[in-house]
Amino acid sequence: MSGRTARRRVTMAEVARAAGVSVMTVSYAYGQPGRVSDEARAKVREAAERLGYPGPHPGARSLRSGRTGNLGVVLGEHLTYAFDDPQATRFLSGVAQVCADHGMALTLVPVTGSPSDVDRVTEAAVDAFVVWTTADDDPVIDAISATGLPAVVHGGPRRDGLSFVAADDRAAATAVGREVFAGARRPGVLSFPLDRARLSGVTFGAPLDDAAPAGSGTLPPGGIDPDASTFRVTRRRLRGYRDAWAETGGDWSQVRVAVCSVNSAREAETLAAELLTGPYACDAIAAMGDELALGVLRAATRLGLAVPGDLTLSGWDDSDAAAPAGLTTVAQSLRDQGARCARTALGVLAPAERDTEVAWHLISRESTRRP
Amino acid sequence: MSGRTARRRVTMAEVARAAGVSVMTVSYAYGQPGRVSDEARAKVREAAERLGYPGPHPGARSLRSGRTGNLGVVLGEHLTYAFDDPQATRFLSGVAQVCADHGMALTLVPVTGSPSDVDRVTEAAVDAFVVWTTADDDPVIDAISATGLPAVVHGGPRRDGLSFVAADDRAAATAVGREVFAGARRPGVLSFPLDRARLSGVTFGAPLDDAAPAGSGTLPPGGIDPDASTFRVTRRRLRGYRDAWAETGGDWSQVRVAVCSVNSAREAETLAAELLTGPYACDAIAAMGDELALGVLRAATRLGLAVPGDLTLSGWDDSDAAAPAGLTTVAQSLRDQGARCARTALGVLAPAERDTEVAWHLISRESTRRP
DNA sequence: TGACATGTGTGTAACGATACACAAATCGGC
DNA sequence: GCCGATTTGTGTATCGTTACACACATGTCA
Repeated sequence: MSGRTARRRVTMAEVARAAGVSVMTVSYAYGQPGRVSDEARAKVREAAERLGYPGPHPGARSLRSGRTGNLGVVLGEHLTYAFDDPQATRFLSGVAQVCADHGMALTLVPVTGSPSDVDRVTEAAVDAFVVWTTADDDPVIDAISATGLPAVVHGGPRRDGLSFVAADDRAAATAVGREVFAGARRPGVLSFPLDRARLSGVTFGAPLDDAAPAGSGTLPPGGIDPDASTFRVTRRRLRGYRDAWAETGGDWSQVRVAVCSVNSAREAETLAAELLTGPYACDAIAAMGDELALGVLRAATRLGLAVPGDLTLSGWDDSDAAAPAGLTTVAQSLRDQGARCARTALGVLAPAERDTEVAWHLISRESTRRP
Repeated sequence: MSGRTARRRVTMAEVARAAGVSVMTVSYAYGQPGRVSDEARAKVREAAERLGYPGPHPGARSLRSGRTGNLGVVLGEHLTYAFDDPQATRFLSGVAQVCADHGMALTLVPVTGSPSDVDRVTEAAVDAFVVWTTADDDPVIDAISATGLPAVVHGGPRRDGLSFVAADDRAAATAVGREVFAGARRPGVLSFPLDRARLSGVTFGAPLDDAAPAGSGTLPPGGIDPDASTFRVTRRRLRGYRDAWAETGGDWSQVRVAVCSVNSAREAETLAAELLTGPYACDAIAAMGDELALGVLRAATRLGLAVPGDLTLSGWDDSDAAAPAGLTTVAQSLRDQGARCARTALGVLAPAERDTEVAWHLISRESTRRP
């Protein structure tokens, strides 16, 4: 047997009749309990209990009042990313904390990378949006704009009308790049995806004069132009790494760049194996995430390379595994940033603080102590 | 400057007028695009774009249609638990996958442990609920029942009218208990909370005859009665451990029981230090979670105890850290269970499969190989 | 005692959409 | 050339609630 009997919903009017009060009294009893006398409230609760009234219909309430009690969260990635990626999870933990504090539910909008994501956004019954890093040309951003609801974007892109929260990724990348590239001869970068196509592979910053390998994987030939990445975070970190290498007198065309399609140690390990072998084997790698750096570490171990002896290495985000691994990294509190985004979206943060650049700091560890 | 101008919402009727079609045509153009001609749909989309119509109002839609497009998830814990606890996160990853597949949003109901949680549940605009383990006497369960919406409870409690998904925790605990207690003389258990009070501390299964310590922490004196725990999972695992120890001819009163208030390695480490010292120091500990077991491992290391030489140890859930640590554990796929719960709640799983006992298996590793 | 604030109850009029039933136009088959 | 099926468009009647304005009783203060 299946199928629950479609128990007809009890209505507020029925409760009112049973309690011997007006409909508005019932409404107030739920929505603004202080507005009615204790006596009336008790009558209402009793009648509701007796009739099995589950409380005001949320749809009707939101239609009339214009509020839903939901904060919408949109990820630039597939929805499961929320629970699969440690950084996203930390960020959302901060968002969740603020939601709980304000009695707001947290609604994760089911984006999957398909064109219908736009509809999922406009269908979302929420009072405000928080957006986790996405590409400049993601149509989801325009859909969010179109709703006219308050929205805060974390990481990028920037848009008129949407608040924006991010660290100065370029400056941070320069700082960590300086450290990892110091004394290096063959620098490498392990990058997040460049754009929504999420192509992966290994190539050089720019084409070399000699007969260097053109590039592996699905990456197009012709090198990596940092400015062409449509993910703001990726773009600015690439620029920062480029700046740091330039400070040593180096040229971007000498830098080998591996691009991951996802933020996973497994893929990083495969790409790192390529970065670490052959005539252009890197002796310094700056990775955009600790997960990626840990993949590099595994590849290095397998190849018998010592860190920092044969290879210096840096990550990003100071995840739990970074300290035990002695990994130099850029620290920023994604939990705090999530909380800040949520508060801004809910309008509890002063307007002056709306467009925010958040703090970061460099943590130097063993992995960049070149002997 | 702050304060977005409260841009009045464009209505479907206005779009209809601008497009030169009826309101119903607009409604169909959004809700059932196949129902209208390509031509009409184009006119509607154009007019909508021109007027800045963001699509049908979700509240109005749900009021009329009775559907929200949201799956509600309720945690027995504070909302942030969703992103802080690795097991909960895995479970939710499975839920999220199914939501994405069906274009449903995932709404986390903001429970915090306060009495108003009940209101949060009845206010939730969702089509169905998935509930993560909570206590038998949690009023939230009754509130969910009262909504009359489909609901699936994972782990417990069981309730008429609500679907139920869980592993046979008692059998699994017996199996792993057999392994960890084999050859032991002073067994210990590291338990999840017993009830909503979440008291923590160390005591014995039952009061000993001699002058054994009465119990530390905030636990009441008098030992731990497995049957009295209101968390189904805790209750059944305690029973299973008791059964396993009884099979060796042992008595429950000999078993030292430490109870954690949360699922964290840190607290486990503190309690384990107590279990592992003094005249009743344990030589075998069954922990209800891998996190807890890792805490025990840390405490043992600090005390200079070898595992499995001086102490055998088991965990639960086969988390990522279990294999590297050589930890014997009970494996079950929480991700699959999350997916199954979501599918059942959404009604895409055959009715016959509604009340489900999920698979588990024992993974024996180094930590229980008593020399 | 008058003036005014406060507390409590009520009726009416939306909020913005979709289910449903019906009608007109079009199509295919024989 | 006729009939039934299909496609496409429309009007009406709600869905269940809350904002708002008003009415009345009671309390407070000069």
